[in-house]
Amino acid sequence: MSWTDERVELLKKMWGEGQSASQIAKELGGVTRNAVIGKVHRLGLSNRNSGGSKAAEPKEKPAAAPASAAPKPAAAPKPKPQPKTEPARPAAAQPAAADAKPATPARRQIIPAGQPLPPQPSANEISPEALAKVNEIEKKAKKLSLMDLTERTCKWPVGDPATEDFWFCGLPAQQGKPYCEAHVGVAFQPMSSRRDRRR
DNA sequence: CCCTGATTCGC
DNA sequence: GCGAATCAGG
Repeated sequence: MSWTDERVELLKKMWGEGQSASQIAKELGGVTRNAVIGKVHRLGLSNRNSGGSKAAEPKEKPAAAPASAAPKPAAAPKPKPQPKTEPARPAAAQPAAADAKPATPARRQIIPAGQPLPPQPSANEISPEALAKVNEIEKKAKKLSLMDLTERTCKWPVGDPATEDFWFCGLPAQQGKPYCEAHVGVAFQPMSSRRDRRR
């Protein structure tokens, strides 16, 4: 693959939107994230610093400024196109897994668990497609216990927390999300039920 | 371990 | 110019 005008254009656009290099690479296809990053640099749009001193030494990062200047120009404001979705309540309240360390300093509401919620999420308006997917992957679920959960495991609860017939999905979770792809599909519903499936 | 971008350097 | 390998972080 070569960098055609169109591809470069898409690259610029996505990069401008704050998309990650790997995402861009995936979208473009035929290139790795390294290629994307390399191109980004060659295009000179890696990071727009206003005129100033550039990093002189390639081996040292700029020393910390005197207790007042923050070397973070804040590139992307955070244009997350995340649709306003209400996380569908799974079987139980948020397990709020063992957060040994604040890996993700995101605003996470801690819901005091322990309420006897309905064992099964009302399968109301969730796309049948997603549900079927979930049913399938739940067969393959790792059935992890609370303690086995990590930042990268799907934390979707299955079964009744009050019984032994309870576990967490445990499949590889989407980056930045608490659930695996299938469960993300039922947990986060698009504003409008869309049927198009891509990728 | 997963990911991110940054840099180098042979091609 | 290109991008894999590598580096440096989160």
